[in-house]
Amino acid sequence: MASAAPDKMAVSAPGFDSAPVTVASHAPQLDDEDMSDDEPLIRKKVNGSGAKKRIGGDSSNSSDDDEKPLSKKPRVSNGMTSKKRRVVDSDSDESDAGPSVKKEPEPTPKTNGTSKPRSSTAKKTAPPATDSDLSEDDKPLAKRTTTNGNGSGKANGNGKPTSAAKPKAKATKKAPSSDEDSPSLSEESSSEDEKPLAKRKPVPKPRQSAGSTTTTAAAKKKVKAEPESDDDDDDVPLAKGKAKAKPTGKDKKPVVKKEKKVKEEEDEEEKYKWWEQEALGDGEVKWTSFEHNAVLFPPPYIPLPKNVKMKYDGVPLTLPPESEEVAGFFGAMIETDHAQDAKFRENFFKDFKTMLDKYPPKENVKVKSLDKCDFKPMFEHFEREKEKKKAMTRDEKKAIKEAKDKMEAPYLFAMVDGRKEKVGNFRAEPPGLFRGRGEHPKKGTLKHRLRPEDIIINIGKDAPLPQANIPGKWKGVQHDNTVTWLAHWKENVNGNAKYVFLSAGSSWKGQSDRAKFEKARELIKHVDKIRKDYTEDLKSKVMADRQRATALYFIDRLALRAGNEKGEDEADTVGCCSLRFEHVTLTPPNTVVFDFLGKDSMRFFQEVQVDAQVFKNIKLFKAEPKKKGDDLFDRLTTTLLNKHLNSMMPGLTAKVFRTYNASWTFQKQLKNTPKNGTVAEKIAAYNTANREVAILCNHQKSVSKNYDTSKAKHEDKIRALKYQRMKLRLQVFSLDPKLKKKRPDLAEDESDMDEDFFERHETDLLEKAIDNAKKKFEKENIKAEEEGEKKKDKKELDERLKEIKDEFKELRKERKSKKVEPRRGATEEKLLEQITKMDERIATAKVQLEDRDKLKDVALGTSKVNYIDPRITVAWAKRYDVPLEKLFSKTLREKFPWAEAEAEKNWVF
DNA sequence: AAAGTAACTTAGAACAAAATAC
DNA sequence: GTATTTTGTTCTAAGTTACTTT
Repeated sequence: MASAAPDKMAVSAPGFDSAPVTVASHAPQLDDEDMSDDEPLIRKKVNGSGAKKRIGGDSSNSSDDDEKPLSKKPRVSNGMTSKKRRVVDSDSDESDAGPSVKKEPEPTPKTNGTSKPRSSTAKKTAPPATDSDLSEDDKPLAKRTTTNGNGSGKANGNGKPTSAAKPKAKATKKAPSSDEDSPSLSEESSSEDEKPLAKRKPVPKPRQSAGSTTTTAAAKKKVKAEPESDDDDDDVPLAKGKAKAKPTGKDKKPVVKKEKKVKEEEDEEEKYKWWEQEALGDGEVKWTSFEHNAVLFPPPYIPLPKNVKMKYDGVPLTLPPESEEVAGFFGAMIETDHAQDAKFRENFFKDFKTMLDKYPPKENVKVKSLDKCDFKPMFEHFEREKEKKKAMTRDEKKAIKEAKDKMEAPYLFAMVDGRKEKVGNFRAEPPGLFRGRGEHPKKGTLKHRLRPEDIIINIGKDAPLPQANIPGKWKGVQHDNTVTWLAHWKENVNGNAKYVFLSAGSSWKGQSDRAKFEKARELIKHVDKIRKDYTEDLKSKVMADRQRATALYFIDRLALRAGNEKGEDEADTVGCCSLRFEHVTLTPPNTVVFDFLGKDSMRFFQEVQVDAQVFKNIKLFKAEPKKKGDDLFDRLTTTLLNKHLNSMMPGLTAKVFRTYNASWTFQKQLKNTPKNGTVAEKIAAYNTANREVAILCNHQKSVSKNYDTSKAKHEDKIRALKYQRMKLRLQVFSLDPKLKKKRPDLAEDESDMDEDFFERHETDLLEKAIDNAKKKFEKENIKAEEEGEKKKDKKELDERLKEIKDEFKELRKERKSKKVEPRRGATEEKLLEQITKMDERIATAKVQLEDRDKLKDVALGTSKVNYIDPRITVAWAKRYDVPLEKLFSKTLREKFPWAEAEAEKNWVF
């Protein structure tokens, strides 16, 4: 049982403190100078040079591009394809703009258009590594400049540029040792604290019912289900196959539970501190008693009011509920990009027609073309409903909420060995149209409504069998205590399994999450050797080893994912091992350009300087017989790679590198925290570090649709401040002309201002002033009336307005003459002070604008939730005295209670 | 070995709520 | 206040990995 991991504790971070350099080698690299760069210039666009682009574009390079027939699974081409992802390069600014062309048509990373033969047959074509190339030196380590664009696949049909391809290059450089200062880490302590102190040793807390452990692990492999007698029982073949024996130590449980429950109820506290216990291993027994209510099904479909009908070719159709519901799925989406997408429409329509055949409209109309379908009436109805809902009174809303909470209450928690644990996704997924990401071949397909007959539940043998909230019997009931899911089903669109698990804050999830980070820390101890080995293997005479080494190099330096093979029925995305010929381009002397779609069809686009040997290897891997569509690493699979990794360190797999590099980088970046800054400044430093990690992991988000507008608005706001500053400045000069000489800095005109803006701004101000005056006047009148006084004459208002207008005329005049009369009460001193204040405001606004820009397409959340060891954050917060709640939202704190408990301020990853 | 199964982690979009701007 | 923007949460798709079956 559990005992498993003795070692996991104490990891020391080699070289961390000392770090200087070593670091360099550890982290993925940030080139020289670290931080800093954030500055204005942000992205150093390295690539402007044009080199990059060659990607798909000029086929020239590849000589042959025709598809390669041979590949093994000739992915059928779906003709279209090309459409998508346009990367428009929004503002040209980005790099690419440069030379020739931006990526206009589509950068199409994926050559996909046509078919992509991703074949495995292709594998094997490669020649053995001839030694030819081995050079000896390896040198510089890669320095990467990255570019990266996002152009993610989201391309909405409409030509909106959703995203431009923008390289966000970041280059951080690091000064050699500089780290010294690291504030922190108190030196030494570190070593020790490595182990999070206390805790680490599991204080064997009486795990309650002991049962668990006691239960023999024997059960180990599945316990299978037996037909629960109660109600139905036919539980299908229960879990298919496996018959397991079950150990369950059940007996005692009931008792325990009861007591526990009571306690719990009283004071919520008493939270179970699982991290103080011994961790449990993989296929081991996870529970002894397990109670829950499985899933909550959505309410049945409620037909639309009779007057709401879709039209076909102008004719309203009366649809039976079954087909009406499907029509409604699409109807609700007509304003989204999905509804414009050809593939989505095609798939939807196919399923819709099938539905109509079975449940035809009363009108006896044959629906043959989606273009003739008009879902607008449905759409509008939904919109009205939304409005109605919004307009409900507070009480109505509250009543609804209460009803909902009541309905959900039984599903919120599960009892695990007597402990109350929060369930994650207990809702059965509602029917709808499948929204696959990127060019998913199945997008738009109808996802069926689930029934109990679709669901298999996993629950304690002695637990009461849950009764579904809609009629029906479970597909199966099993009692496998080696797994943690509550329920699962197979989804009809892709045939994928879906599971209901406990929430992220549960002990099961917490334990494995912590184990994940411990494993990543374990890697610290082995990474030097691993790097040395793969660097050596880059020159191996064995092709398979050479490829593996090269892949590992990318995984380590670029944080690529493993990259399993994918099927025909999925979007064509790749990871390291599945990179194909066309995803990597070489630019001598040592630059490699990556351009491919990764998980979720997010574009990975980077120019990287690599070791000479790596460059040579890629050239070799792309050599002759190989062509577009072939695997770059034809002798490598994720299985092989992971097997090798596992031999270097137990439990090591490709994904561990991402975790390790992300956390390591984060910790390192945090050293830039200003020791004496304000809390806001520290948080900014924290976010900057977070951002570096997000960029490393290529975590992107789509740029919000109103980003441009919003940005322009902010820019105007800054200009408005500058306008005020100008007025102040000119006033001082009127007071003291000599200042012009004395303060040349004040003599300069504000940047970024032009006549156009002045006009606009002044007009704006005028309008606002008029508006305010009117409002004020009205208000005063109302008040006067209330107090029985006489209303003021309209004339008064007119006069006031006139005054305002005159003032503005004055403004204009001042602007033309560049002379501003000091306003009453103005003194040189006061004005100068105001200018200083204004400068600050302007600077702040600018920084804010830049920050926003830097984050517009970067998603920080993913790395925070999944990759960065939360203990780094906790320790940092303690060290810099920043309240943790400013860094972790409520759910994150619930997810990481263990980190809060075990990381002291000197804790290091 | 390749294909398929199972279980669990990671991911961005969509939606909801809270914070700010107006 | 109300509208808008930002932040946080939910949802479920899309990965990884180990294991099993063919």
